[in-house]
Parts: sequence; C-alpha cells; structure tokens
Amino acid sequence: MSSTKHKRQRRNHRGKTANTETRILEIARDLLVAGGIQSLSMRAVAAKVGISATAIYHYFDGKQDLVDRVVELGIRRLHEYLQQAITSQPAGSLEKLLALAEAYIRFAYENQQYFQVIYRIRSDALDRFENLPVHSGYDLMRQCVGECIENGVFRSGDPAVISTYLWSIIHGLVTLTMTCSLHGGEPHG
Amino acid sequence: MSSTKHKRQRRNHRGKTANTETRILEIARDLLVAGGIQSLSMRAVAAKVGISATAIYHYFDGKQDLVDRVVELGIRRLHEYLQQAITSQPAGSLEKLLALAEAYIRFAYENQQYFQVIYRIRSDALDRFENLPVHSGYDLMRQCVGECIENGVFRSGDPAVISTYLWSIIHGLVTLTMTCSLHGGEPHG
DNA sequence: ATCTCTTACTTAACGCTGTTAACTTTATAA
DNA sequence: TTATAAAGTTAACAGCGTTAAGTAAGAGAT
Repeated sequence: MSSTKHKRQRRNHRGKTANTETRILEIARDLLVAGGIQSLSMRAVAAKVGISATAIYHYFDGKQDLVDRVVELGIRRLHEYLQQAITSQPAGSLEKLLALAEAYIRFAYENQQYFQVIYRIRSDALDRFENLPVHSGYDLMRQCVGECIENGVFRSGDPAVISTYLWSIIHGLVTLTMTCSLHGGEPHG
Repeated sequence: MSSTKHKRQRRNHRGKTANTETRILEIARDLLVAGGIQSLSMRAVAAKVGISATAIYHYFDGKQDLVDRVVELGIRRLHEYLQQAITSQPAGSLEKLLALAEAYIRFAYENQQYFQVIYRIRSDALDRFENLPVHSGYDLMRQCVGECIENGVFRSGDPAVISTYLWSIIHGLVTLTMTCSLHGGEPHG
C-alpha cells in the first residue's frame, strides 16, 4: 500500500534539502480539501511542487496511493487530537469521557475540511477497520467507559454496548450537523 | 441544475419507444454503484445505452448533472421507503416511531449501494438541506415524536430535541456499522 | 581521480476522459 | 409539403493517469 521507495535523503541537483515527499503530501491534501478527488491531478500537484508529474511516481505508487496516504495522515491527526484531549483527565472519571466526546466534536468543527476528507474520500486507507476514524474514537471511548465502570461511575454493564450507543450519538450528531453546514458554504468542483 | 431539455416524446430512427433518458439514468446508477464516480464515464454509459457519448448531453448538462440526478433518485427512493413503512401504523403510536427507525436501518442494508451513493457521492443534489437523506428521515421522525407527545406516549418535551437525539442514535449506528461492512467486501475502482 | 551505483528527476508518448462544435437524420405540426 | 424541433452523429480539443526510456548528480569504493 503506502510505499516509501527511497531510502537515503539527498539533495537534488539544485541543492535544495526540502523533503519533496512531504511537500507533495501537503499540496495534495490542500487540493483534496479544496475540491475533492476530482480536482486533485498529478499534474496540478507537480506544478505546485515544482517538479514534473511523473516525478511523483518516485514517492507514490499512483494517484490512489497518494490519496490513501493523505487520508491516513488525517486519521492519524484525529487520533492524536483525541488522545491529547484525554491524557490530562484522570482515568475512570466522567470528565475524561466528556473530554473525549467534546474533542471529537471540536476536531470535526475545527478541521472541517480534514473531517470531510476522512469521511468522503474513497480510500484504501479506510479499508482496514482499525484505521476508521469512527473506530479510532470508539476504541478510546470503550476504554474510558470500561474505566468508569471499574471506578463505579457507571452501574455495571457491557462497556461495548454502552460505548457503542454513546459513540453513535456523538457521531450521528456530528455528521448530521456537519453534512448540512459543510454543504452550505462550499462550492463543488 | 437538473435540465429537462426535451419536451415531446418521440421514437428514434430505429422505431424504438424506449425512454433513453431513463435508460441513461439506470445505467449511470449501476456504474456509480459499482465503482464510484470515477468509473462512471460518459462513453461507458453511452456504450451500454447504445448511443454516442455526446448524445447524453441532450438529456443532461454534463457528468455532474447526471450524477446529481442519480443521487436525487436515490434520495426520493429512500423517502418513499420510509413513508410507506409508517403509513400502515397508527398515528401517535410508539409502533410508528419504531417502524420508521427500522425502515431506515432496513433500507440502509437492503440498498447498501444506494445508501453509499447517497452518502459518498459529491453532488449538488445534497446541497439543499431539504434533500439530505438525513433530513428527510429526521423530518418524519420529528413528526412522529410530535404525535407521540400529543398522544401521551411520551412525557411532554421539545419534539425537535427528542427527535434529534433519537435520529442521531439511529443514523450514527447505521453509518458506524455500514462504513465497516461496506468497505469489507467491495473492491475499489 | 575515476568508475559505478543509486537517487531524483526529465521528456515523450499512450489511451482514456469530459466537453464543444458542427452536422445529419427523423418525426411531428402547420 | 415544408418548416421546425428533437435526437442523434462524427471529429476534435485539452486535460487526465500512467508507462517507458533516458539524464544529471551525489555517494562510496578502488
């Protein structure tokens, strides 16, 4: 899937040290966010990076691979965002649970475009269930619920069932409101 | 947006009565369902219909318009499915509410591809909030909740708030499970 | 210092795409 | 019977993803 073909870091013939792969990823992400998968063309990315279109194939297996890795980046960012939001909260507390829920909603609104990329782009990165943003949050949620039950904050019950319902409320609310507001002020390419 | 350029129904030069526009829509829907927006090409549709690619432009403004109207069709189908599911149930009953929820879930699973088209395809048909499948179901849900409150099935409360939560649970659960199972057994094109 | 190997690119070209323009054929209405 | 509008055609354009083959340059070894 995600190919990191080159091993050693080098300077190009113009003497620049800039990591081309990273720049490709960033520009691809911006184009993806701006106008979806259709407005992301190899030639457009290449032009903005300052290389030829075929040079991208030294870092990525093709357009789909490029998209996959942009999505992967978004998912990782969401996961880190959620994790960071709950580290400061005491384990087994209701506050931790609320912090997680709030972080998910906050991320969705602060990174609307990223959220959209994650959810609307067809990518192999979403194929594996572990990578699903939904699942990433859900796992953390289940862990929190489990801690809460152990701590006596919740009456005993199946953490999986409880967290599934909690998570689907949050996810449903977010996507419900996001879908509308997202489409409200955004042109389609 | 959706253009109905031609007014009169005619026979083509081979003497066939078949409605070309409908056939285009059906084949476009199948291609869309099979491999997403990328595998839907004007030439592919045209070949399956038996006309030239440019003939499609007599019925649709372009590819995006074609996609829009396929999505519109899916949304209308969902709405009819939901409406039909609750007409047999008595107004103001809990059964009607449950029937609506079940119908939404059932539609999502019976018409997985259609559901996917509605939710993943970038289309102007989703721009107007009234067309959102989420909203279509949510409106019916709010109506049912209102009836239930009037009937004393629910304790008094804001129907909008209650139905929003109920709906987001259902929608969240469906998309949560759908996203996974959908990606499990489907090749990407 | 030169030779070799790898990295990081390049240009040229293939078949495909959406879309346009201009044209032909067909069927209806006056 | 003739004008008109619908329903279709072919040819062509620029842009797309992708492949193939070639080039420039830095690193390591002899």
